[in-house]
Amino acid sequence: MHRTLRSQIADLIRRALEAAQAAGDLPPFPVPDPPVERSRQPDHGDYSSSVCLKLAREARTTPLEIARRAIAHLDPLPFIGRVEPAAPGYINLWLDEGWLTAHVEAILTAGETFGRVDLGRGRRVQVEFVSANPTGPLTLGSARNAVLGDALASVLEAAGHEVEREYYVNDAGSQVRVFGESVFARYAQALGEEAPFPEDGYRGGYVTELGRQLAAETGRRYLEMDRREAVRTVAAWAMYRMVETIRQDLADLGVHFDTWRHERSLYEEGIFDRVLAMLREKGYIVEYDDAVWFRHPDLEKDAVLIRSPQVIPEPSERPTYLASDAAYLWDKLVERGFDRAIYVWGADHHGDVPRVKAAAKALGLDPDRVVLILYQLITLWRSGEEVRMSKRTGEFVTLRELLDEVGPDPIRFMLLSRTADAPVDFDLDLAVEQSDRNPVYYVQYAHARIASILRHAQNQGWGLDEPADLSLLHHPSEMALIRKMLELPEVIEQAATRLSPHFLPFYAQELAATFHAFYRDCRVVSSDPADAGLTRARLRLVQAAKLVLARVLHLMGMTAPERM
RNA sequence: GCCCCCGUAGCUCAAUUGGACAGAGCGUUUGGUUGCGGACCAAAAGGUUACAGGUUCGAGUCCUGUCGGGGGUACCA
Repeated sequence: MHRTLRSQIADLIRRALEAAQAAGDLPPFPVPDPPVERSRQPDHGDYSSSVCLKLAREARTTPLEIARRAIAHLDPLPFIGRVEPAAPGYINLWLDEGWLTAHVEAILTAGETFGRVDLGRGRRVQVEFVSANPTGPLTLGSARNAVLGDALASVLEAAGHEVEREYYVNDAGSQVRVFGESVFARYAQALGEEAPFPEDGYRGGYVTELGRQLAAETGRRYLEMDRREAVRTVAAWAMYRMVETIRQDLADLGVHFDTWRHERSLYEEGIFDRVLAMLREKGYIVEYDDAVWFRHPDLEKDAVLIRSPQVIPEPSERPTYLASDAAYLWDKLVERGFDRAIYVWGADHHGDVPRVKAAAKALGLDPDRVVLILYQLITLWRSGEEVRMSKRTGEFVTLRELLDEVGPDPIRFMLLSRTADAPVDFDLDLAVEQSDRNPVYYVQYAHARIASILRHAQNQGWGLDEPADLSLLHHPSEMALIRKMLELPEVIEQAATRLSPHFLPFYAQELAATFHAFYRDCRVVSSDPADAGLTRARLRLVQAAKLVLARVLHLMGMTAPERM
């Protein structure tokens, strides 16, 4: 666990600028944090900084001249090969080739921890995601949420955070009652009874199926008991079944949660009452129009409803969401002491962002500890037509269907390959057909291909752990592969700081492409005895490449197959 | 009406938060196997970054406006 080359180079350049000032080569001015980036072109070295371009005015000379003077004061570092100024004022740096080749062993030694960076310094972060209502199976939209949240959690772990994955089960809202009534109606109908179906009830086929199952398992018992009590019990039973289904669907997608936090438990543990009392005490709770409201200066337009007889007809039921969201926030940041609480929400919830932030402020918590990731929604296309989705009407494509048709790896890869900000057109026909052309197989193929090479080598009598003289590696394709592997820590750093896991699939494709090019140019297992040393070195190299490919695939929650 | 997101190659998407010549995959065209996996590789074509202004050494990226698509707009969560 260490700092990235990028940040070390940034320090190096800043010290050089300061040294140039101390020596009188540059006038005094505040030296900024130099931006350092991976060069896009090989001509520009491995890293470039544009810092001198910004300093011309203060330094009273041209950017190119600033770059020259800074380079003259650069400390030598073992990993830096050469450094050159470039018009109009860039500083370009090349990594030392001996240092690069030696690092192949460092990758192998690091193993599955390769790429870790200590960005988080052990801070505790909770990523709460999916959290779909347990009133129906997960849809494709939830799949995007799941994939995004899980990869984000993995990336944050790799970046030195202590991460907990959490699913919030909304088991106390009015929707639970509506869901219970819907299932109850289907249950009664399954037993041949007339039962009123709620006006805004859940009409999906799975509700009918739940009613049928309940009838088969319990007979007429619930028809004979108190109706309100029966609906409550049926709702709890149906919700339990849905949570189990959701848990299984997510597991099959490769997503596992550390904690399933139930809204009800916030009431049972008294957290809700304490938080509501705090809000009331601080004057954020007001009552008028026969209802209870949350009011905060940041929400200039109007107050947010907490409780109303219209939405909660039964006094025994709980207030609506903002109050419980505030309680949940308190639970996260205070009761359980997370440094940061990350929420992954569909963009259709963006209107709630200011409210949660306001709730944090009202509770005296730093709103920056609350981070909301919003992802744009998925538009689903099938046979050239848009598929409208709604749990209420029962028209939607479930994650389960998609898992059966496509499999978890392509789903994860496809949904991760986009920024959260971009809406997605998901073409079902293409997703199914695409199996051979999907980039996911391109990356996995590279991994399987290396596995095959290693099997071949062992059949030829080569040992994989033999010490090798890595300085024999010098071919441009070998060097390109090493350089690409060493980018992983920076990819993780970037994905973690920007909370954007979509960099992973792009990097994975680049790494695979770099390996395939190496494979074209460089024979690994040679039958010529004169090449034995080179074979040993390349066996180490491809083992490292296999490891890095597996590492990035695992960060994305995907498998790294030995054979395909 | 007001608020948020998006508009980049024929299609699906990137572009290191303002840096060098805007890049990948798919599709199209052409080429590549006498040894480790051809689910691969190489080359070509494809762009006024929706449009019009502005900010500065420098804009796909920032500011204003226009057009187009999606979402939200508070008693559903």
